[in-house]
Amino acid sequence: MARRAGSTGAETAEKLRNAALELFARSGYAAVSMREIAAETGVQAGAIYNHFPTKQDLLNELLQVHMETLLNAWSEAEKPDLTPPQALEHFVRFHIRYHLAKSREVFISYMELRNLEAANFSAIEGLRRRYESVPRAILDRGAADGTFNIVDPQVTTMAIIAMLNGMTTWYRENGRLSLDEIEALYVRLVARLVGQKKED
Amino acid sequence: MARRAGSTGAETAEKLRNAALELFARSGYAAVSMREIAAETGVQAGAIYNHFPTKQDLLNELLQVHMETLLNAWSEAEKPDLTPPQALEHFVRFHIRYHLAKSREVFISYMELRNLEAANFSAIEGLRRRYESVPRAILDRGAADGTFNIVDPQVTTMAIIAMLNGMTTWYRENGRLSLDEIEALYVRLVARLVGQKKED
Amino acid sequence: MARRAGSTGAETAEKLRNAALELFARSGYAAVSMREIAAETGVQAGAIYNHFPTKQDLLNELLQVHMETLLNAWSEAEKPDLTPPQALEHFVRFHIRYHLAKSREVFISYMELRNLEAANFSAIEGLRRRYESVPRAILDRGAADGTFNIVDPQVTTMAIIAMLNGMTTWYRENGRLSLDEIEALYVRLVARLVGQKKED
Amino acid sequence: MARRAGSTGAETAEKLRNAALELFARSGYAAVSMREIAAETGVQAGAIYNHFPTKQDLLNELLQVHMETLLNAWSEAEKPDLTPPQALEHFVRFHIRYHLAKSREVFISYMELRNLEAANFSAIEGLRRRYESVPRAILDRGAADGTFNIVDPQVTTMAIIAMLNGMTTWYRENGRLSLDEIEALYVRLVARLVGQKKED
DNA sequence: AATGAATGAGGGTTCATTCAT
DNA sequence: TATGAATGAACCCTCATTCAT
Repeated sequence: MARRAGSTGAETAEKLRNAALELFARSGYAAVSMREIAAETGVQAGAIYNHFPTKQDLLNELLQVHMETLLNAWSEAEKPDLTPPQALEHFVRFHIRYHLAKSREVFISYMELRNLEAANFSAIEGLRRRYESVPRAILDRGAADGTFNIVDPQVTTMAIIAMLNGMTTWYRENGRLSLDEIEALYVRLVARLVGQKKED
Repeated sequence: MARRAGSTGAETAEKLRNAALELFARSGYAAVSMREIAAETGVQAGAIYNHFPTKQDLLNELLQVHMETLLNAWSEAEKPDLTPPQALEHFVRFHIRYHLAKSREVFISYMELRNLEAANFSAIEGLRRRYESVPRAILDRGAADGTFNIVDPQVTTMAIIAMLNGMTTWYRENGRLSLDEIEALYVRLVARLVGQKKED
Repeated sequence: MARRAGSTGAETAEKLRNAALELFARSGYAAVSMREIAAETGVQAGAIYNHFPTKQDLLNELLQVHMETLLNAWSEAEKPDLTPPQALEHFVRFHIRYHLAKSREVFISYMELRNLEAANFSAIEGLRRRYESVPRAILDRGAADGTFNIVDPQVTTMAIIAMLNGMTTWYRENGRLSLDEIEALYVRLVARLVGQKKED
Repeated sequence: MARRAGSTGAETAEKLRNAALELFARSGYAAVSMREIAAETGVQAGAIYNHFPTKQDLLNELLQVHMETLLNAWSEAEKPDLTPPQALEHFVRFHIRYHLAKSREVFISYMELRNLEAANFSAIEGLRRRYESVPRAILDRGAADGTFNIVDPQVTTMAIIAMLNGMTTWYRENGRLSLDEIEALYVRLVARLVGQKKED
């Protein structure tokens, strides 16, 4: 049979992306078969190839789009006139909210990097470094104007990001702490890491 | 052909464990075949089953042994009479040294958890929680005696562990910082996270 | 999108025939996909089915048309009043020129016979036998009037055709011998095969 | 299940070679699936890969072994002291007998050449040229000593081989002519092609 | 007459696992 | 304890063909 009435290519591609995202996040890229993705989407496995040339391309597109969306979101959220402490708080809140909203994308963007072919890997790595340069720049500004007392800017940047990302592994929607409370906690922890003079 | 002269069962099992560890860390459990593990070890795939009942058991044993070894290593390293700041520094140094020495084990113990069957998963989770209770207890002691000013003990514990583990993703043997310098840096960062009164 | 301006059905069908001919000759019927034929032609695979009901029909039409064109060409080229030696020379020259001009058609008409369904196969076989009856009739005439000394008319007929067709496997446009020289050589070889009294 | 009692690797490989030979000859390499070959042999498709790394290797081995066996067979059959006419007759009889006995190998060695990967193709081509140099050398000897009157040695060589091979397409075990009669006929036809002085 | 999306079958190949030897 | 041959299922992907648009 051919195309079912009422379905369009863009719709199917989006359903496939969603199914792949969910399944890759749950079971891992290597453990998910094209048939599973197809079954989740209600099409035959072969039909996936009308939308994505290979399984690798499907993964790559998910990661690529995620990283670009993240960078675009920050571009829009960024407020250039904030003081370093304000900017850092702004970044922490942005990062937490964004990463919890896109927890599956974030998860696979860390877990499945090694399953990317070399060229795709490099591209994602480049985008990731661009994102990591955001907090780094804030730290450098705060170090320069004396509002921060930084132990080592590179290590501190990585420490902040690792600490923030760690939250995605234990956060539960109806856990002990609300999202607002978590944000507030991490804002304070990050302020401590950078040796911020006054905690406010 | 039968057993080659000079090889014993225990030796082969150990070579298999090493090969699996290396390959799982590099490519991921699901992406590694029994044939690859065998080839790395110089035996046929079928021979693996003389030492491990299934691929799952091979993964499970690696993780189980890793967690138990970690806990045993801490039992030996632990010094019960230290003050909370001293204890925390001791723990941080232990954790960094141990995790860098066993970076592949640590890596798969985070990455491959989801590939464990339910029962195996629970066992590992239990061991992990026991290990995480170590820093948590130190934090609680320091909070109780006023040497720490903790934001939220649970979140801070997770933050510390996430921060420390993050290092394994960027540490390189001949990088900018020596292991000693890294330890010292993380000791200071952790001291800040727990609101330690005097830094050292 | 619909039909592109400037293309008609007949044009597309002809482009498809050409692409299929080229690809079948190069890679073989079974190894060529409808998508490849379509791609070579600049249309989608589905569009082929507006012109040919199935892949089998596409092959069959190529072979059918080839055999009919060959027979028609001979009908026009035939000169009924020649003596057997003249007629044989005429046939050899016709055969060589025609088969080199249509080398791809000739090639697949031998190679892909087995990929024809039974009914199609029989039809082609019948046409081929009609063509093979042409030299056979000349041989019989020459045997009857004593200008040829034939070893075995059936075997000699097949030998002549096999010998002539063999040339298509090694002929190169800019090889050692020109087409005229090759023709002349084969005329002499065939004359020998039929025991022609005087060579020319 | 594992190996069936009483079966050895060499046996299975031989059965696979036979099945592949038969199926490739009947339907063509591209049209035959590994599953068909396996079914014919009574094993699972996957088991083929214990004996041949790829389908291409299976084809290549068949052709390679065929050409080498052919050359070896000629090495043993060759009689260096014959006069050119005797040597040519000896070669024709050898060629016909060998090619009818191995008609499937011969058939695929012509039909499936284009399905060989470049390196494999070159190897087979080299062996084929070595075989074709056998009649060529006889022709040259006969031309030198005046027992043959050759039109063009290269073209005549190819003509002889094409003529002889053509027989495999129409020969039937219980046809009009016995193998001995066919041999005798072709000996005479070849003698004519080389312009042999006396036909006997 | 063409597109693009779909089907259902099947392609070559690899998998974890088993077992006679 | 190891080999090598086997199974049966599954892998990613391509196939000829169909059909709503």
